[in-house]
Amino acid sequence: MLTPLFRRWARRVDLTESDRDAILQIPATRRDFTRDAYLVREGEPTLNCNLMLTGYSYRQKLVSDGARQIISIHIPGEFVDLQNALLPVADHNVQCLSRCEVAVIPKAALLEVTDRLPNVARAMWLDTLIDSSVFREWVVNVGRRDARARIAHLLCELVLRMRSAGLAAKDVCVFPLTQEQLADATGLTAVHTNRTLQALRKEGLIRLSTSQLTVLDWDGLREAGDFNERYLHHDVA
Amino acid sequence: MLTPLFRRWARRVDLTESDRDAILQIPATRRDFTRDAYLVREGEPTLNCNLMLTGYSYRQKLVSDGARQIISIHIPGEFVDLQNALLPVADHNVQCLSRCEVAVIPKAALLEVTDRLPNVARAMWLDTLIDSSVFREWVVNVGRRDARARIAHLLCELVLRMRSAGLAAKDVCVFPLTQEQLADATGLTAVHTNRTLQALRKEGLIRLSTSQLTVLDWDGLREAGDFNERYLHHDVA
DNA sequence: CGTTAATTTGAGACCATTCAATTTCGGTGG
DNA sequence: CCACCGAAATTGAATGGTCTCAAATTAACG
Repeated sequence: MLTPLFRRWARRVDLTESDRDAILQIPATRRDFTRDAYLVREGEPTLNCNLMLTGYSYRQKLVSDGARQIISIHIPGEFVDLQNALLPVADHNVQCLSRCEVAVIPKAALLEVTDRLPNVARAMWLDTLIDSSVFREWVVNVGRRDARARIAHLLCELVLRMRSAGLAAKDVCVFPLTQEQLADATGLTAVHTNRTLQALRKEGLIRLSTSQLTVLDWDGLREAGDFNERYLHHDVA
Repeated sequence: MLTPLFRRWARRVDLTESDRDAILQIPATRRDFTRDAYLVREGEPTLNCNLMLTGYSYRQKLVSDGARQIISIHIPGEFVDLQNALLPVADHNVQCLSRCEVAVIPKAALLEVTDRLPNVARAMWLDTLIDSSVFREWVVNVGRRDARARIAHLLCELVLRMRSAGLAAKDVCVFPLTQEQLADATGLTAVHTNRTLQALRKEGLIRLSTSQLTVLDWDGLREAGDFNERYLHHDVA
């Protein structure tokens, strides 16, 4: 079940035979979740870390008036809460975008490996550092870009990450978000998100139906989204 | 020079005598920087990590129209770029808010310690994980709160972090940002930031002059900022 | 094929922006 | 110690991007 995880980490960090064996022997339980199910709840003690096997999920926090901000989207092969290996209490929620298969791993098992194998520790650390870089870019996205750029930027990010994970062709990928969720990820309303998407379609930059996104004009979309993929650190990956 | 760093990490993670010795022997060069000086430039290869000794700094990114988004504020005792120990290219800028003294540490020296001492590796990882949690909260702040709440939230965060670092009394602290910088940190304009600050003052929540912030009504400010300090993970620290 | 979720449309209101112009503040040199 | 200077803070008025609130249409699913 953890072979993809090993391959992912091995691309980033030099891992030995014993690193590989240790990773593959980490105890993991496969679990299924339905759409909207919670993988992690804010405020609860952290016992496990969750690795996406199939399906999509997102991190979110709620504010006092009930509004929701989505903080990141997660695709198969990614941990959604590796930080909880060290943080004792969850500081945000994680929910499924679709039906999901998840590998649930006791945090103690992860930490035990990091104590023995510094290369594996480094791989885990790097994983969370790249997460962190994406959060920073999202601060910029919702803080200093207008609606059109925010959405274009998020679309660029999703397609590139899917492609890099081998889940998408050059310019077509699954699009797992509703417009309301896209709005919550970009700090907009669903209504304005809808209008902005229509504009992007009319400009000929994208084709987008409920579950499929096609990028028709990469240069145009990158330009619209002020997109620079450096923050994804795919060269490290 | 690194004694405060050891103490900081020792509060979070169990460190042995040899951990302590190793930390204190990490080679570090003290350097002075003037206001506005760059500690890190986006796109440049990362050679060192920078630990704030005195003074304040901030991380920022620029968007295509020249607007700036501040991503975090850093106070004495904090690393401003520990993630660059593993990331080969900087994905954002770091600039000084004031005159600063900085301990510049070669990343190779940090990584060498993590390979030998898993507890120290864990302390560094945790440091970046708490950074990460703050970034997530900032996504929420600029994405889903109005101007009044954004500013109140940032003020709460700053005072609590200063206090936790022993740099502030109960409700007074140095306020190192200009209104323009505060605007760039909250995704607002300087003009609207100014008006919102006046409202917070008129409500009797804060007193704020150029370089000093006083919280007059903690409950009121927390409420205004929808502030919950869980994301700071000070219980871990 | 019915039912609910998701998307789309319209119109009016509002929060925040823009663009200047003015006042205050902090630091510096005479 | 005070006059000066540039930076920072403040004010006003008009504009505009995004929101709000419905209501209508379309798509998804059992």
